[in-house]
Amino acid sequence: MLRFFNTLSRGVEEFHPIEAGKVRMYICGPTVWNFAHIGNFRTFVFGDVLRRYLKFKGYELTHVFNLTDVDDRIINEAATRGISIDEFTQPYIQYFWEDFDALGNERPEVTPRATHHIAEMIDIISKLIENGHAYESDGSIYYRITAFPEYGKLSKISFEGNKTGGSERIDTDKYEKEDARDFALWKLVSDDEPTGWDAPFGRGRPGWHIECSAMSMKYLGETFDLHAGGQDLQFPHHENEIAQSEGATGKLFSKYWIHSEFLKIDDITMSKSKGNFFTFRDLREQGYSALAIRYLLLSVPYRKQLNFTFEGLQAAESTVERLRNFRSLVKSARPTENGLDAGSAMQALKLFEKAMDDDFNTAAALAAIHDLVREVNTARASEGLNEDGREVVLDVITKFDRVLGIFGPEESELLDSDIEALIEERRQARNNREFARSDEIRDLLAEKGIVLEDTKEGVRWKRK
RNA sequence: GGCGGCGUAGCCAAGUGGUAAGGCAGAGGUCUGCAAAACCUUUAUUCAUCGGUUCGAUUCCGAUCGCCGCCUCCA
Repeated sequence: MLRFFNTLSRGVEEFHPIEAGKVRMYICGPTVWNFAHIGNFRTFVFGDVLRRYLKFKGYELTHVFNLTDVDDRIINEAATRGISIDEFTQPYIQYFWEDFDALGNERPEVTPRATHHIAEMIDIISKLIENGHAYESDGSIYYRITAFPEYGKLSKISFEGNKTGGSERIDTDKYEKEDARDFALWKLVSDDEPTGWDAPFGRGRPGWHIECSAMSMKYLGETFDLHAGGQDLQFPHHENEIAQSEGATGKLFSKYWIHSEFLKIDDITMSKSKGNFFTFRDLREQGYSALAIRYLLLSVPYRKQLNFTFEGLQAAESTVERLRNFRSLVKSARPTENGLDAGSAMQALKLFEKAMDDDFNTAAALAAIHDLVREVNTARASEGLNEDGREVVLDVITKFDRVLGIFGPEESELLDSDIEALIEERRQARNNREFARSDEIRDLLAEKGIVLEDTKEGVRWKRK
């Protein structure tokens, strides 16, 4: 039984989708104004594992993952460069999907862009104006928070208490808002500004939060099962999404809310505004593998902050290599009569599922995999694996990886014929104890990126 | 000021009221013509500190110290 922490209730709950066997889920995607950094990708990789695990559990899934391709930064940058916002965001959208794919993420069913859903946003805003949840002021439209008594139910932020601290930046004189907490749904734009859309209530551009209400409800319905995103979005973004959506429909917006914690670097939150970030590309250029990056991001459960270090990334690199070796070694293992049977693998799969069922405990799930690896390796060195055992181990690895995606693609089973010939020639040279020739061939292959390993069961090779 | 989280071996990290998973690194070993690789074994009487509850606490309660986050654009 899958259980996880629901931000709405601040407790771990059993997961029961609204419609049995089907899950409708929305995850907030990136704002495409720059390269996404690995902090962003922590959330997206977790979202991918969430997606894959729901499928693993047998749910039929509709997963919507949006791209925010309009906001102040984008508008300003595009204006500075004298290009349209589409021209500005287009390359970043492409880079984003390249990185997203390279990290082994599955593409969600629906990946809508905000600028393609302006009409839907205008619809919701019109409804909110009609039913008194929104009002016009100075040409812009604002959400009326006093009209939504449940405001704050997600973030549990109390507006009764005195909010001194940093909140004085809400400049109540600057906007003609009824209440300092009210937020913009539609911002008035003058005719000479390049980015704007016509609406019944005037030319303008959408506020930040309305896009997610529009895109989620369009593809998932007014009420859906699960909404996820980075924990920083909890307030105000998700709180406002609830206010807008439930204010417009009068129905529950999302039944469950999941928030993933931040990634830190040297114990400080990694963020664009702080300038202390690495993009996926930065790390790839330094020679780290996508698999290791993915492993590192999953090695800490999603609700705990993850402190990024290169030491940790290097450790992940070693671990992933061990896992890949393991799969390859099991594949090439010759079954034995009295070898290890399928029991260990079945047990490992159970433990894996138990860990994932427990609020997506990826750390514990990985431990289940490592336990199996050691057990099977030990058996391999002595009594071996029997036919059934070997098959089930391979099958279980495939199941693990359907969820986590950390084993990566398999080494090609087929060698180029000339490489194959060289390996055979070296084998014969070694049999004849012509070690000079055999070493020569080994070096030759090494130059081509083929690493040979002499094992009990013959020559094993892999690409470097 | 309000709200929330965290502190487990050199590093990352799971976990439970009944006596510490797993990974990396280190050390030892197996295998090998050599090597590389691979694989195995091993590494916390102890879970920030101090009290309390309990037969028993790392796990519950309180206090203290330290770190982080949100309340403001950010995954």
